[in-house]
Amino acid sequence: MALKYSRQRESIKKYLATTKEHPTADMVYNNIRKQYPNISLGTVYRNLNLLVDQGDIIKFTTGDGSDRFDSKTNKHYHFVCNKCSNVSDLFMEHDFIDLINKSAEENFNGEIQGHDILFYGLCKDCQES
Amino acid sequence: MALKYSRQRESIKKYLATTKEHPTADMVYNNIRKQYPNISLGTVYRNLNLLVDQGDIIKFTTGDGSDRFDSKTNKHYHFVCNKCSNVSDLFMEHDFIDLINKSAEENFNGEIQGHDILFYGLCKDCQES
DNA sequence: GTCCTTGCAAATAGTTTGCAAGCCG
DNA sequence: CGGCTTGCAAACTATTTGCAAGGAC
Repeated sequence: MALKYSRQRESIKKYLATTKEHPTADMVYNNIRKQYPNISLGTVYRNLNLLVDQGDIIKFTTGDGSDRFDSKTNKHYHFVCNKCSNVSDLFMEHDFIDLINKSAEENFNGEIQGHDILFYGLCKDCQES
Repeated sequence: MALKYSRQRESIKKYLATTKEHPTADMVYNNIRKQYPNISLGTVYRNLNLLVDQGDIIKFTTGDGSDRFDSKTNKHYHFVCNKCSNVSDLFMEHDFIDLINKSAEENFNGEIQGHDILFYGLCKDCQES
């Protein structure tokens, strides 16, 4: 529980806080390597999982095989473009999020505690081209 | 495109049509092996992907590392129990499904074509124990 | 006979882990 | 110093693929 400071972890945290892509572990690795060429992929994975455990970041998947990481920890959804595969954030009213849970509970024999949604379609850029 | 008959594929199809668990490839493999002890995991994967391509079954993930397969191809959601990890189906009104897409589109700069939802909570059995 | 399908094994992708050395407090 | 953290490499899990033999039509 008592995490010690490490510049590698700080660097990962800072990168996630500033990027808008929702990077995979490998993307994080390649980015941090610019500053710390000796960092290892294992260290990246270890720190990403530590940050997830602490609730500093979240981990999710788009079903493409690798996990993705996001420093925005407030409740929101994700969108994947069917054409360029880029991942974006999609925020919705908390009231509507609750409504989805409530509606699900009406159709389900058990207790709904939450949900994740992955939207797909065409992002603005691909729509225009 | 022209698929030839194979008893292995038929067996996989039949098993998926009758099971209510949402099996991983490995679970399918272990089940089919009772009837065809020599079937290989590669054959199971190949056939599952063929069936997905044909639209006979769907593939989805709960984020636990392995893909799951479902012979119910009509639009519906999935639920994972936080305690026993079992996966169940969760059907909702098509009107509400459309409403979710519409609401998302209001909050997003791009075209929403669809979505998947993974609900989580406690299933009936775990609620009672 | 043609060519799709299979079993087997090797290869690949993503992630985790054991270990000795390094760094924080 | 003690113990968390790192780099490296090996191990693991899930899935895919090359190939020669087998089966469908």
